[in-house]
Amino acid sequence: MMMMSLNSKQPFSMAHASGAGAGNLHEPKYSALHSASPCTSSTAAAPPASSPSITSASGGGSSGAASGRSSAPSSSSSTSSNSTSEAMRRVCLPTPPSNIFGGLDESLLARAEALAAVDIVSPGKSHHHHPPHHSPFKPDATYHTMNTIPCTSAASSSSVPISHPSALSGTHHHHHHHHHHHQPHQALEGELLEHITPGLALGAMTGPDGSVVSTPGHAPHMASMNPMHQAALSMAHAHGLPSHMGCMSDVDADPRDLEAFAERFKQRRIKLGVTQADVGSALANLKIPGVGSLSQSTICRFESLTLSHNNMIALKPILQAWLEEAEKSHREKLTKPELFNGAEKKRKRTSIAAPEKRSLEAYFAIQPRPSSEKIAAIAEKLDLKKNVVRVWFCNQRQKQKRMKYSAGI
DNA sequence: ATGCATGAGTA
DNA sequence: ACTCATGCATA
Repeated sequence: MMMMSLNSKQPFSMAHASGAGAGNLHEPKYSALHSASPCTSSTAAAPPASSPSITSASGGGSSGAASGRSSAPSSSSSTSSNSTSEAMRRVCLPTPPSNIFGGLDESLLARAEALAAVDIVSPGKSHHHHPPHHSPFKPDATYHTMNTIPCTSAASSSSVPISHPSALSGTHHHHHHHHHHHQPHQALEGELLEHITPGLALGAMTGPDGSVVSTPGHAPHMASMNPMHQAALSMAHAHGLPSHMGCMSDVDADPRDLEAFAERFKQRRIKLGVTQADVGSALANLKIPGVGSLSQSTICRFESLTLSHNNMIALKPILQAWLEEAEKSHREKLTKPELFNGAEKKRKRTSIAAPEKRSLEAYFAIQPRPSSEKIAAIAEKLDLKKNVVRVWFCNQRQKQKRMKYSAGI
């Protein structure tokens, strides 16, 4: 009994613009939201009123901090070194031809099946688990054990670091995207499903009401992500290191600038001896309206450019503001040391085994946006919870949209 | 550094 | 039910 979670809407509306990399079909809406530049914009600024409790980032924070600190220096200089595998995956796997289904589907299907089959046989390496089929429980453990301790309260509730849309649209305009609506029919889809371990698909996928729903429901849209635009480029004026240009309302969304900033940010952060987690929680101290704390994850992703283009743009001014503050106080500390002598049930993460993951990837290559029914069938076949599969596809799609090599910058 | 997850806001 | 921004947990 999955309960469709109802979302309690929030008063604040953060427009999200869809990512730069989103050359996709239905995400034309771009309200440019972005950076409430810390200094310039005086009005606006929706006070989330969230209590910026800066409780230490407990577990994740500390561990993340430690690792971040140690690893940072090593991988620092390179923006691409350590993430090669990921980059590879992005380059190789993604971008399913927009119109497979023409004749390629056959081979792809075959491949999917082959890959899927692997998990049944278990490829040598991991042959320890793989319940033939009867697992006492689904290999899932989605208990959202909401700890009552919101370390970073700001995020969950009002989750909007970026306060208001400012003029940003100028930077990355819309890209023309023509979507070709393809419609792999259900016939095809059904075929796909039946192929996946025949037998299981049928008997298992009967809905709660006992009906084998094979509703088409929607036209799956192919993920056609074209490289897309390149914003108003150039203007690479030398504003290399912002020593103190407090308010540069970043209307600059040039990927190159972002990359450069991220790199500088990381280096200077390290120089200050501050961890990613530290930065995250310190953001709340900036008292920028609408800006609370952020997690180590987000800071890490910012530095590694693994966020959407828009997200990067939105976060840049905030992190920039922090950096300037941090360096200022650091300088003060050096000049006036005397003044600073003072002091300061978990969610279980589901782990999808390699074989299952390979199957999912194979399906994804064929159809990045499977229907609910297909998801159910796939889940059944792989013996995973439907929700887990659904989320996996969502995350996979999101991954394709991330910055770094994905958007041909 | 990343994988899986939640939630708000939209369609 | 999806996209996006984020986060917790973990390798």
